[in-house]
Amino acid sequence: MSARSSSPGQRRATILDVAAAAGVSRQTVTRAMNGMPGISQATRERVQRLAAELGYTPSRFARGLVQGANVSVGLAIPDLTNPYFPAFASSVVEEATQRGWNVVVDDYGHGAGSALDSAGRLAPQVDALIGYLGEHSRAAQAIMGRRPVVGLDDPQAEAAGSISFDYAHAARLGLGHLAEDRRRRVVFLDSDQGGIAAGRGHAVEAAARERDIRLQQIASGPSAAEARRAVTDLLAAAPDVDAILVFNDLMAAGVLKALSEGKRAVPRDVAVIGMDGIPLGELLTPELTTLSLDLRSVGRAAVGLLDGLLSGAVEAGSSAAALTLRHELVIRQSA
Amino acid sequence: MSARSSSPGQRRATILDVAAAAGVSRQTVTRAMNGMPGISQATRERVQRLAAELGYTPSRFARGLVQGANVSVGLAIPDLTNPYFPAFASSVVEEATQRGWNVVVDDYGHGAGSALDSAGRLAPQVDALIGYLGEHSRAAQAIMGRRPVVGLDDPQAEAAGSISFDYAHAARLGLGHLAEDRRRRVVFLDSDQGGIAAGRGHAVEAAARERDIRLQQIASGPSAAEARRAVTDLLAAAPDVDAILVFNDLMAAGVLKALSEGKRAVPRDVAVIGMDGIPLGELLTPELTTLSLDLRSVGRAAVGLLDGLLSGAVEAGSSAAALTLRHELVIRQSA
DNA sequence: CTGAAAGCGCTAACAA
DNA sequence: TTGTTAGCGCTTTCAG
Repeated sequence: MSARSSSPGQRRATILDVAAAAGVSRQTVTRAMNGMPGISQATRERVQRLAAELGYTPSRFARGLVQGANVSVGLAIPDLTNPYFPAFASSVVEEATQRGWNVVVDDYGHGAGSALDSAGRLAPQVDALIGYLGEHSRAAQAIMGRRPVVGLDDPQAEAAGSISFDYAHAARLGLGHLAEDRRRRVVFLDSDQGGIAAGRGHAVEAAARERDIRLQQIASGPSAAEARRAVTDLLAAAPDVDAILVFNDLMAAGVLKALSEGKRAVPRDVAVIGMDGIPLGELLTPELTTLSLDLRSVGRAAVGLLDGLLSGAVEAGSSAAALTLRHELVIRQSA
Repeated sequence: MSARSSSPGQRRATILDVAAAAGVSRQTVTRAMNGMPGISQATRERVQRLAAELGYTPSRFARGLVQGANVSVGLAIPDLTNPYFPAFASSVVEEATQRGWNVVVDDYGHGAGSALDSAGRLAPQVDALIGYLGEHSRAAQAIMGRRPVVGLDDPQAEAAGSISFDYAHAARLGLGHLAEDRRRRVVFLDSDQGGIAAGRGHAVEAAARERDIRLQQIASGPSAAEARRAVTDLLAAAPDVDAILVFNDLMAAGVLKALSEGKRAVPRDVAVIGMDGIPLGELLTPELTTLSLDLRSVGRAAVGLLDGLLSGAVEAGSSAAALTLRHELVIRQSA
């Protein structure tokens, strides 16, 4: 019942335990474990064997303390369950891995609070932060202090770096396509998660005005199921709708479901355009026409920007640290 | 041009810098930064303000070294781009977050090597490892030493803990359903990524023999596009196929595409059953009948098992550390 | 309410 | 080829 035995795994072996067992100095253990030169093969093997037997693993804290290196970046994401985010995360992880950085992922969906909670959890663990922080990007930067934060989809750019999307351009692309197709009764299905990207709605509205398109805006929760329900209701209230532009591809999948359920042929009766360009779109029936972002390039941009910020090549808050990416229209079957 | 000024961000501020600036001891700074008692409000605020000005952030290494706490788990995943894995990762992250652990994600797809490389990258950073390690689970455990590894979908269970799936059960469920439906000419579309889960193929074969079902096995790469191509070829070579059981849901999505392209009605002409139970299945047309795993419970099982291993409640390698989960048949439209 | 001392486990630099 | 010394930045005693 001593303090020592209360921990199930006993005290972790330290370099000193190994050194003692092998009858060498701790320095020799370091050399053996890290494949450093200046040690005989026999000693090296003996030390390594002993280390394995004792279950010795160098403490990452002690090593980090003395070596300083090892960048670890936090990735704050609203919902790994919407395929957009893993697609993005995947490219961030890939880019980070190439640089020898490691990525700590935090998902603030599923009742894990807000982006701010996420930043709070990550802050003590990481040297930098990338994330969909929405309106919290400023607060997140405050929590992180001097460590760089790259906020995505945050037009205000209140963090060290930001990646924004040119929704005005996307909206023009989408509505332009619908106009050419003589669609007269267009609906924009927005996400009701407000703040995070009200930008889309405004941009679509402006583009509609430019083109003199009659536009109705509705909103639903950001899932396929919720979008489906919203469109089912819409169809009852406004049977003459002939085009729906959707906040994102996942919701567009739900829209397609509602339409087929409501016996509307797509694109003949109703055209549908999504937004994101995730691979899911190609698997749907009909295949989804969408305003596509190259997700890999978004990840690359975010990590690249962070790299610049970290190395000092890019100044925090400068215009070089505020990137804007554009969607492109990928025409498939639904519009 | 001194060594000091060569680093773009200057030397990071330490607790001593703040203490000096505030004219207090480092202890007082610690108390101020960590909201500890025994310090006047005025001092606390002054210290915090100075800390912010200096851009001081406590070193996670120094803190970790002295506090010891803070579990961080590595998550090794083959491909964040297949929706199965994010769904799983999402629940792992959620469960871990609830315990105050943080998770470092490594994706070994996209040319980032094998599961073993992934384990190697993660090992120095984490206290435990969860992953789809396939045949490498033993080697990964060796790299991790005494730190627990939970391997998924690895029937050999050569790590401290393992989560396996009862493919025999799944296969019986799937083929049983097809048999009741009088399907006579069944194909199993396997993944050609061999090792990682040859278990599925064997199980399906055995179940077919039990039921005297004529079974053909084919294989393709593990993507929707590759599955699609494989089935297009299959249709040409064997036009009388009336049921396809597929390695996973993503590939099943490709199968559905190939079938509609080949003018086969699903399920009338050909029944399709997927495997995984990812949300994608519900978005397809027709909606995918599938052998579903409750992904959230898989994540919960993995993290729970790890928790037991870490706390000593579960002994590494014991039978309590080898969990087996079962699929259930979710009947939607495709079969 | 504040400070001084000790030490977490490791590696870099320097000796032997 | 090996060992000794010093110190990374922080928090936990224990004293004032």
